[in-house]
Amino acid sequence: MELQGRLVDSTLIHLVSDMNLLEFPQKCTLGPKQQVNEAPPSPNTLTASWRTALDNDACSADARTEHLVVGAPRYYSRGAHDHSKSKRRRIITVVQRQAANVRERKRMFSLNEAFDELRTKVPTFAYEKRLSRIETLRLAIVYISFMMDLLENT
DNA sequence: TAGGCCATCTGGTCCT
DNA sequence: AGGACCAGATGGCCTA
Repeated sequence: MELQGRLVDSTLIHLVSDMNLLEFPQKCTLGPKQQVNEAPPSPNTLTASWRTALDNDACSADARTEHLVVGAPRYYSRGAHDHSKSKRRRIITVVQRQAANVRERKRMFSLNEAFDELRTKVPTFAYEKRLSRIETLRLAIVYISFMMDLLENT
């Protein structure tokens, strides 16, 4: 059991190493990392500032888009430059557009939370910089395939 | 400085 | 009608 565990560990190291060399050669043939993950730019910290904004209402969350903040209810029209293509045009107000933006930010935030959770599940070297989203997905695919092979051969 | 990555905005489409 | 999902566009940040 312990032997198998060590075997898996060493194989995993090779797996991660191979992944880094094969899938991301541009990142691993460049010598020592400049940043050694001392303060990895965790998405949680990156998004912490605007997480609070998410919890607030749409107006404060959209404070960045000053050009949209108006008093009178202006309207967005869909396909304003190409009326012929849109079958059904939905006219939305500035307030509705801002609310949609807030929902979209929340949706992307939950997506990134899922990516963060996935990052904790895939094996990486401790000193390695934070995986990007595409790297996380590709490594997860390889990792799952590896584990399935392992199950079949034991 | 170019390229990669990411956050955000936006409009289209689908679904309830 | 409105929310969820998606993809394209854009701009900022970081690294080689």
